[in-house]
Amino acid sequence: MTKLPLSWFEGADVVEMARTLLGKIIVTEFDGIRTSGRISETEAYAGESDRASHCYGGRRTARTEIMYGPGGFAYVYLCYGIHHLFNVVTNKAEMPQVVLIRAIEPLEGIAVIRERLGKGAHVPVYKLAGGPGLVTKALGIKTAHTGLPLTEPISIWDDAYIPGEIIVGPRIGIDYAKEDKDLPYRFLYNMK
DNA sequence: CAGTAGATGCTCT
DNA sequence: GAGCATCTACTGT
Repeated sequence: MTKLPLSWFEGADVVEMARTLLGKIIVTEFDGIRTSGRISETEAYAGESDRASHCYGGRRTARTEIMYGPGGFAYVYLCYGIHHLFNVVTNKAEMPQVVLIRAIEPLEGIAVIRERLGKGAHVPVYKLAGGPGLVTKALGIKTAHTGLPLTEPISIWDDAYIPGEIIVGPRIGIDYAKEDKDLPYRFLYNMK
């Protein structure tokens, strides 16, 4: 396994980045507690021209500023007042594209993850973190971590894992995005 | 199983 | 003040 260097995240095609991040591993280590999971679902948010993006039309605000920096940083925001959603900033500075991590398959620290999620042993591992709000809860990621480089305490690792069949489809929960709502920017594979 | 209501707080208008 | 890149619990089959 190798930790992806910050330069890796400067790839210019965010849709391809979303596809490529499938199967990679997110590791967090907070207060000496290490948890990790394999990315099983992602979505691409393609910048100022994308009606589903927080920076659509050039909305450059305190919240979205991190997206305008170089790739390799965390963009974490609060959704519905409850859920912390974790995004990977990609591309070079001034190109505000991100990949939302929608699901992981927990690998390390599963006991801790079960405790954080309040889910007992009867829930299979691959069903523990099957949504973007659950990903952050499982890994301990919060909005306070927005702006951190993906080196520590949050990092992303590559290994030899190759997902099976990749399913492509429209993004979830963005009906407000009108003509961009059906773009095939969501990627996932079946876990078993 | 499917469908829906309610929680909850930050961001931008 | 409105609107969310969601999740759970609870209803009814």
